[in-house]
Amino acid sequence: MPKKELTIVEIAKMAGVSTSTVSRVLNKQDHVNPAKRQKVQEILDRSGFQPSATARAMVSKRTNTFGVVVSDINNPYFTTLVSQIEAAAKDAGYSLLLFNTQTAGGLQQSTITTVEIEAFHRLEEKKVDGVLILGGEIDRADPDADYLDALHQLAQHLPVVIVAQPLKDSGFNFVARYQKLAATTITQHLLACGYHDIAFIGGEPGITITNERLAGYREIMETYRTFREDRVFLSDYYAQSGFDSMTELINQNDLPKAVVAINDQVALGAIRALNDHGLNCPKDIAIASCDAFPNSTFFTPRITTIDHHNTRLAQIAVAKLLNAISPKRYPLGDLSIEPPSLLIRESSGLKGTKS
Amino acid sequence: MPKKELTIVEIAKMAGVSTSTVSRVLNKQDHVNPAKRQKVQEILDRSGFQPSATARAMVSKRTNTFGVVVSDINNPYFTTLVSQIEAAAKDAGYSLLLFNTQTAGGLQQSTITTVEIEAFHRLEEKKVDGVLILGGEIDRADPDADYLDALHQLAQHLPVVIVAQPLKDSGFNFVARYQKLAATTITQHLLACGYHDIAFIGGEPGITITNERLAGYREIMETYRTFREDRVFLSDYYAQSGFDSMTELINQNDLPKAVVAINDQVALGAIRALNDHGLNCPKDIAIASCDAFPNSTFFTPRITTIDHHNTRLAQIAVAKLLNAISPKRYPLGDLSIEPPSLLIRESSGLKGTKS
DNA sequence: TTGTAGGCGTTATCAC
DNA sequence: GTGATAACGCCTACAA
Repeated sequence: MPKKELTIVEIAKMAGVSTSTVSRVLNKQDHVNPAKRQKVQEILDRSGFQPSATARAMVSKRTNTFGVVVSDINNPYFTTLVSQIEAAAKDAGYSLLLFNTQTAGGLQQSTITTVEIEAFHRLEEKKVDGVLILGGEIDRADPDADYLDALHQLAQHLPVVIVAQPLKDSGFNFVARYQKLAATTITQHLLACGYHDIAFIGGEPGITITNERLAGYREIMETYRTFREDRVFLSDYYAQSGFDSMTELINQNDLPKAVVAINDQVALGAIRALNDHGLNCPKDIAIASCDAFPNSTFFTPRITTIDHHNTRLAQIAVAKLLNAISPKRYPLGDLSIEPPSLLIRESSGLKGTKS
Repeated sequence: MPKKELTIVEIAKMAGVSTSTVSRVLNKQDHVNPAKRQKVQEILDRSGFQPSATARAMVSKRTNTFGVVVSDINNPYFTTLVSQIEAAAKDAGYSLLLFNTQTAGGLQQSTITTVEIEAFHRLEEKKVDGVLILGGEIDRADPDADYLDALHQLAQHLPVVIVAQPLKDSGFNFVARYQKLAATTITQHLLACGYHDIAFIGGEPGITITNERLAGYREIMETYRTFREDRVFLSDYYAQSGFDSMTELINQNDLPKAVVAINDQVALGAIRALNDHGLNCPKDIAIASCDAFPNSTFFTPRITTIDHHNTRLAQIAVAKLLNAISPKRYPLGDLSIEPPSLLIRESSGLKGTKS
């Protein structure tokens, strides 16, 4: 039931002053008679007047809004990021315009890029002050050319920060995680636990994160034992895939002693598959994951995994964006992110561990 | 690296026509010479020009943007809603301005309302075309007065749809779920499985959802067995609480035969607590939940739960909002939502169930 | 078919 | 300290 909207002009009339005076009061500027200020303020409060951000944006060229393009907000990793970004942005006085492209779950390649490019267009016309990109086509080792063109154009018009593994020589502003280190850490942990035959499951082929984690696993296996191509089962990042991969492994009748899962969801699915076959994790086969998700500490068994300190990631991304918008107002502070931490829990079967 | 922005004026100059002609081409209007149209269109394409949504909003009074206020985007229930709402909104040509108040996790009451009221103010000044409210203070059986005032003011200025259990006589536009039915269904299921002594865990006191589900549980227990106050353990909606409540139950040395959990997360935590004490679900104690979350079909045991058909919920909410904005363009279609469906899985211990 | 002019709500720049 | 007035970029009469 939209009702008639107040404007600064009506307020001015009511108060018997000019619009400039109202504007001054609104923006807490000096040079206004205390008596008038109070009167205007009172009318402002009483009427619940909210100045039009649209009109303000017209003249100030700033919308106080960030655009966020996320590839799958249902993925807990991205949900956490969005949540933290929202908080950090709010602290700095910015709102979030959200675009969920949902391009992380097996869409056609052409559709993916179309949806994301479309989002870029919307962001340009909405005149946001900055853009944060969380995954999507940029996660591919070899992103679509049209996509890169669109992204370049976007970055040419406004500040863009990308939370993803850097794309070499692309010139964009990335905030990355230690993907390879996460994988080497978790693989070494399994080796240290005494397992020699270790498989790798999950992760979509062609995605940088997958490649880097797989490279970490491979490097460690090659260094200490042997890397076997047939011990790698790529798919994607969901529980169903973990379930499917593990089922496949089981049906092969040649079970490894341990498994590195790309993340906790995949690990969950894998453990489920084991249980369905009367096998126990960690007794029959140990599992550890490269990426901690919420609640995995309540799974049975609790999952040994890697904490990437993602909340810090979001803060850094916003800090970088703010700095790009206004370097003097937001000087670049410490942008370092802690290396990933190993969380030893139950699924890797290390004796004597509890919780 | 913001670059100089094009405007309709520059385009007009380049094309040697007037701004109105460019505007006509931009909006695919008639009455423009085909030759000129093509020329303008070409320049438009070549330059990648995006008309300022801000300027358009100034004159059209429409922003093509919905505001979404969500109390905890990390809660999978809300994440799903936001995701579906985004998709439906996008289909209708709307973007989403997201406000995550994060008021679902033990904040101070005063802070909660402040944050949400603040969000309402931002939405008014941003001049969104409509607002969707997902939980928060409105979920309380007795919401804060200031909050209700602010909400009324908001609803007076623009269309508002609230996804939550209706607040009696509040006059707002609600989209609700069958909360009580969900609880009676799941409780009856446990009774039907042969359990007589059934406890209820999870849910924050004073929240309508909690009250309704608890009422459903209570009604069934009173009808078929006995309702015992000391079998109810309220807390909140997270896994940790399920863990804590079940631990408390176990320490009481008077275990019930089955437990109704407020949702799958709480059930997960409860099952974890059982396992930590060498108890098995469903053998030693059965558990069923009132609200399905993603992945709970991969837990061990798979959780017997209720599917509320939440994706439909989001569609209805957006449909209602669109209708409120433009009744003729978006006539109200079928707004019915399927009653909750019982998903019988493993945790309730019904013999012969698989998957 | 086309162009000119006015206005959307606010801020900024001036004089006063 | 205060109030006209000109933008901001676009759309929409209205005129031509």
